[in-house]
Amino acid sequence: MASDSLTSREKILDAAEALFARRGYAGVGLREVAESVGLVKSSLFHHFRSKAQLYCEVIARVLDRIRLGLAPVLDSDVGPVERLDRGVEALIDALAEHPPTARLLLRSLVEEDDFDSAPEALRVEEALGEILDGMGRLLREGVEAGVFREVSVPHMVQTLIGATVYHFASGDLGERLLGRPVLCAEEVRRRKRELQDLLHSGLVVNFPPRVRSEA
Amino acid sequence: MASDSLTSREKILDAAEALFARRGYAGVGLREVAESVGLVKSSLFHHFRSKAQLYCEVIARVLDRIRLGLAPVLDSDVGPVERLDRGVEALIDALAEHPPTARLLLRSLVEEDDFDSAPEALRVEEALGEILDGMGRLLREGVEAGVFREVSVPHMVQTLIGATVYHFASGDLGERLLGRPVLCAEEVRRRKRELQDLLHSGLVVNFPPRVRSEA
DNA sequence: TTGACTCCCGACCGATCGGTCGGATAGAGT
DNA sequence: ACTCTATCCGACCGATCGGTCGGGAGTCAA
Repeated sequence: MASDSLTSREKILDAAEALFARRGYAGVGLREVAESVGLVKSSLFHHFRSKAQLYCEVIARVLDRIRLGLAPVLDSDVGPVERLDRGVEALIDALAEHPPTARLLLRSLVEEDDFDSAPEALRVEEALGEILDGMGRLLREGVEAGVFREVSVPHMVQTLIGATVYHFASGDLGERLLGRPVLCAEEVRRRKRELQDLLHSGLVVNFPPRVRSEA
Repeated sequence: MASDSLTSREKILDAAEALFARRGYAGVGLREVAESVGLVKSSLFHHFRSKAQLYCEVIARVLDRIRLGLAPVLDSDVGPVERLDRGVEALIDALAEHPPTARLLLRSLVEEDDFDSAPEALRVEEALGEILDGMGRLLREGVEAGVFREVSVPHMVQTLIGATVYHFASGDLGERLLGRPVLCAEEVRRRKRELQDLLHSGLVVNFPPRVRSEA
C-alpha cells in the first residue's frame, strides 16, 4: 500500500478531477481515468460504486478545499470591508491552488444530471450551502452596518462567483485576453487587486451617488 | 417544405442548441437531437457533415445574435458611461432572449475539444473576436478619457463576462440564491441595475480612493 | 416518361460506454 | 500451515456512440 506515497483511491480522485475538469462528466470515460493512474477500468469499481459516485466525491473534495480556505476568513471578526478583501483573496487562492478547481466547479454548476440521488451528493450540498451562506452573511452584515451599498445580496454573490470561478475557469479565452495564463502568479495577484478595487470603488470615477430616500 | 414555418435545418439547430446547453457536447447524442425534431439520426447528416459541425454552427449562431445586439450600442457615439450601461443592457437582453444562450456559451468557453479544425470554427472565432474587441475598445476609451478608473481592460472584460454569462447560465444555483428563476423578467431587470450600479459605484460606500503611488 | 435533385429512412458498422463477474496475487493474523 | 481481506486484472455484457450506405418518396423540368 501507499506505493507512491498516495493511496490508489487518492490517485484516482486526482486523475478524475483533472479529466472531469477538462472534458466534463459525459466526456470522460472510466477507462481513461483508470489508465491515467496505471490501472484498468474494472479496478475502479473496488474504490467507487459507480461513475456518478466518483464524480460526486471529486466535487465534494474540491468544495471542501474551498470551504476550508474560506471559513476562517469569514468567521474572523474584523470589519466587513477587510473581511471581504480577505475573503476574495482566500477564494482566489483556493481556486488557483490546483488548476482544475475552477473549471471543475464551473462545470458542476452547469451540469444538470441528477446526481442528487447519490448519498455522496449530500456532502456536496452541505459544503456548497456553507460557502454560499458564508458569503451571503458577510454581505448582509456589511449592508446592515451601512458599510456596503444596499445591493441585492444574492446578485452580489452571483457576481462574486462569476468574477472568480469563471475567470479562473476561462482557460484559453482568459489567456488570450490577458496575454498570459490566468493561473500564473502575477495574474493571480492582479486578479485579486482588480476585483477588490472594483468592489471598493466600482468602475466609474466619482459617479454621483444614487439618491436614497430612506434612513 | 417549410411544413412548420421552419426549415428542417433550423429546427435541428434549435433542438441542438437546447440540448447542448443542457448536457454539453459529449452528453448529447445525435439520436436525441434527431428525434426531438421528429427525424432519425441518419437524416441529420443530410444537413450537417458531422456532430462537430452541427455544434460549431449552433455556437456561431448564438454568438452572431449577441454580436448583432451589441454592435450598434458599442458603435454609438454617446459617452463611455452611457455606452457601458447600454452595452450591459444589450448583452443581458441577448442572453435572456433565449434561455439556452448563456449556458451554451459558458459551456463552449470551457469546452476544449479541438473544433478549430472545422472550417465553421472560423465564424465562431470571428464573432467572438468582434464581441471581445468591442468590449475592450469601449473600456479602453473610457479609461483614456479619464471617465473610468485605470483598470486592467482584459480583467474587466473577464469580470463583465462572468457577471453576465455566468449569472444567466447558473440555472438551479441562481434560482436557489435569488428565490426565483434567473430568467424571469423582473430578475433580468434587476440584474441589469445591480451590475450597472456595481460598475458605477462599486460595493463599498465612500471608499477612500486609492493613492496612485503605493509601496 | 424520364432523369435529377431534395429529403428522409432503416439497416448496418466498428468502437466505446458503464458495469459485472470470477479468479489471480499478495500481505497479515492466527 | 491456514484463512481472510484488500487489491487488481481480463473477459464479458447489453447498450449506445458517431457515421456510412442504399434506396424510397416527392417535386420539378424537360
